[in-house]
Amino acid sequence: MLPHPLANAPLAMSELPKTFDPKAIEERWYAHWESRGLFRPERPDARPWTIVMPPPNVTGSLHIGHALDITLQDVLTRRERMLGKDALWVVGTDHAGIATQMVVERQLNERQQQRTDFTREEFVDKVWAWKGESGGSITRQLRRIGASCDWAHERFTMDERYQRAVTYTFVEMHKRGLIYRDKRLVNWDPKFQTAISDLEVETRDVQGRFWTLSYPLADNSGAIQVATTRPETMLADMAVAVHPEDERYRALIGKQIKHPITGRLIPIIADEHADPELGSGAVKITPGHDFNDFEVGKRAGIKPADMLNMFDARAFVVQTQDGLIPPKLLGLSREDARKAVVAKLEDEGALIRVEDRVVPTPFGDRSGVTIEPWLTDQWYVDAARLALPALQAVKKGDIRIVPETWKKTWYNWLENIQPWCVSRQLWWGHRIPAWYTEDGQAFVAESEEEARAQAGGKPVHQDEDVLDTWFSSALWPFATLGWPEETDDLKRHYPNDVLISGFDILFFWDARMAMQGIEFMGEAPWKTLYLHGLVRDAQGAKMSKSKGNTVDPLGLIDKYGADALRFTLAAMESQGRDIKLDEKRVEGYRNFATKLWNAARFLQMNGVGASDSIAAPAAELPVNRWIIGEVVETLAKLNAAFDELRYDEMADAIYHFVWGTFCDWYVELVKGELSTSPTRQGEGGGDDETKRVAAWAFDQILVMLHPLMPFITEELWSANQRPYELIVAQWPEPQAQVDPHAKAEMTQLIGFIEGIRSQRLETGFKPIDVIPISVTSGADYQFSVLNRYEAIIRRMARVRPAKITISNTEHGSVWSSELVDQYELVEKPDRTSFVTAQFVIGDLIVIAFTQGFIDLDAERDRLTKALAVAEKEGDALAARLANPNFTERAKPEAVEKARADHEAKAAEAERLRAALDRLG
RNA sequence: GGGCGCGUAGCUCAGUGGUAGAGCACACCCUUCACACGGGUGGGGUCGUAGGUUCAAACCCUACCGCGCCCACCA
Repeated sequence: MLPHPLANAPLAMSELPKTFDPKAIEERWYAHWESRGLFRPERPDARPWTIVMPPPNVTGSLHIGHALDITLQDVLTRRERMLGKDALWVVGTDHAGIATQMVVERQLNERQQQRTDFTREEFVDKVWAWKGESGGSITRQLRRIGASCDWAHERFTMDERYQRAVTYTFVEMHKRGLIYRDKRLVNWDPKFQTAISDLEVETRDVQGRFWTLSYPLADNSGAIQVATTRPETMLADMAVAVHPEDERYRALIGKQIKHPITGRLIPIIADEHADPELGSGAVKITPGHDFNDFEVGKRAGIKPADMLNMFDARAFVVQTQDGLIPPKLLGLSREDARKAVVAKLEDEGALIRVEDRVVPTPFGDRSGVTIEPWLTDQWYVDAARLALPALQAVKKGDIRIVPETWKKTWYNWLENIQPWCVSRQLWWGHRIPAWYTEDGQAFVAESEEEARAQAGGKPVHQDEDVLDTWFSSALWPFATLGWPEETDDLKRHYPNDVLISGFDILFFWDARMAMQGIEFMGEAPWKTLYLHGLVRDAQGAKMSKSKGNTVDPLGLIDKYGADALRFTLAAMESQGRDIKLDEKRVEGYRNFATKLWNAARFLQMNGVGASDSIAAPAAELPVNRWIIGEVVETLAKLNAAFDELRYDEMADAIYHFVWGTFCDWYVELVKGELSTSPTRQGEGGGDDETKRVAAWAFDQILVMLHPLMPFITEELWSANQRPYELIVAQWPEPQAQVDPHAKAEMTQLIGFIEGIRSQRLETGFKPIDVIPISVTSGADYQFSVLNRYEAIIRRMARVRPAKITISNTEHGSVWSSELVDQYELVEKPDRTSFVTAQFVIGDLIVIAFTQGFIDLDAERDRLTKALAVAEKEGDALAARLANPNFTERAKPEAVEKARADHEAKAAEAERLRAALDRLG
């Protein structure tokens, strides 16, 4: 479908400034696109295409990782839009529970205030106020890199409508038995004083110690040694475990220990958790403060409600239920308690040994403090039940994961998934829709009225907790489309086509989206899941604020332009690898943008305007037929790269076409055609055709490059009168093919020019001189190519045809040159008096006339080296062809190619030998 | 302990069965009328090591060495 024309678009043809200034155009074009609704033009009949942006933290700011993520998404979105689809890119922000609450609390702290100085409502109001103040900065920054998302339908995970979806989800999952309340150990963050999920815990190795303690038997018949890395938790010990098979302790099972500090009587129990190989083989059991011990305790028949707890929410020591902790230890921090306990044990002679040991220690990923296993009531999602369909979706191919290596990780995590703790003891977030009666009975409902009704009219109060942020963002692919209502958008745009995210949120977000999406929508949220790596600094180190090695994408945009940054990120995005960002690359692609800019200027100066057709224009001249074919090939590469989500190949294809083919060769080759000299004009047709083709080819470049470099391409597009903006132009469909004859002709011409350039430089000719040459071998068609492009060859290779003339002197015959208009086959000169340079270029032997400065030895040397190379390659091929195993077993194409290559090499060697021969 | 990945030109990385590539950097030359953020030319790699499979291996297999990441309760 054709894009809609814009009657009042300010797109008059204008002369391009001499230098390209990204700053001058980026803001202007973004505002233009956005204000005219071009990010999502009305296309009711078009095929839908959908992607959702991972919602950034509403109070966050754009970092280089976002820049990568956004670029990759925008590249796809822009192309799909150009393909005529109803391309929807959902944008919005995340309330980001802990992160946002942290920011606001920190601000309060700066003013000597605390969250708890306020009521919950007051505090939440403050967060909303902060969101209002700073929430726009991330979205402004998204605009700076050119994200063409649908701002008209921007979402926020705490929007009223979104909140309803979250509440509905929770209630519905509870009904389906997918959510339940349970008392068990959670990962407790003593800094934020909230539970967190397994995923939010980072285990790091810490240099710690290993204490061996002596626990006396209650009957004074001896003692048993236990070892621990956390001596302070002994205050809540409830047992000592030994392995049931361990002969050393078999007799002790069932006996009692008199705990050295609390005097608590605890049993020696048998449990396979105790590893006879480790330490003494006996281990102290603290069910309330250790995940293993919790399980051991349960196996020993201790109910979670009866497990001793010795910490408060800040992880300071409090009295256990049995009141046996000595008062002196109460109120101590974990660290102080450890010191006090160890000192006390030492005093009592109960400390046997202390060793250094590396201890894997859990830390909160945001708070950075040590996580404390703590016994609390929390809400859990039965993730295992949700995981199975998500696992299947990938196995069956409903979801295609790119790159594929992540499939295993996906399976592995989902197969071993643990219950997901979704309640958080925070104020900022989606309040859990559960109400309690006075006796603690819970009622889950969408409103207080409903809950009260369920409770038989008894007074109820709502759960104080909020939900894990990821619980709500898991609904993003459908809740943003109006779900749970059956909206048109939902019907059209779910499932989404593709999701692009960093692999760092594969479990946090992607997997949970898949689980929730399948549970509530009946099918996976996206057809393709593309995972990209992290952006690292030029040394490969992870970027972090504390290291100070972060690269500010906005700074790079200021310096080099958004297009250059986008192109860099795309070019460096090869599947499955992290990106080491080097500013030099950005600079290089800024140069590329400038190159394009100047090509446009050149065309403009030569009267090449806009093309009026999407299909390639009819062309007679081989150079034009050739460039059309090159566009066709580039487009094919580009389309293939898009299909395979190979961003590096997209960038590579367009970069080399623009610079290496279009600018370096096509523009140079047609300079003569485009010039307005009367002789050329007189030949009729050529000028107009070349202008048409040049205009068309350049337009194709602008279209093909637009997804990667939207700003400069739109600006250059608008340099000519256009019926619509480039952003809504049609993706190329040249309706043309590669012309093999034109391609062969241009390949020959280019090869000849390169051959001359290279060898004349090696031989020592001055770059400026136009050298007379004669050609002494070659086929007729090659001469016709040389003659057809004589003017071009003269301009680009700085040689011109000459004829050998022979004059006899008393010292023998001497060769000299006489300028002629046409190349023609000349007789091979006699060796005796040959003093000119010889260039062997493929089939051709070219004699370059000099004023006698040729250093014969150097020339002999040069040709000998070239001969050695040709012979070596020829011999290698000959050896292979002589091997019957190769000719019989290899693929016929391979044999054929080897044969042809061998012939060419042998012929080249032959010519070099002849040339050498003439040097004597 | 399990899983994944990486080791190719000075640097950053493509290539994944048929004679080693790109960008940057480097060297030399060029004030050629689009562009010095440019043009031209060139040097540079026994593709981590050792075996194996194959007519043929940087590419497939095995082991090893080095590096990185993820998951996992070893007190």
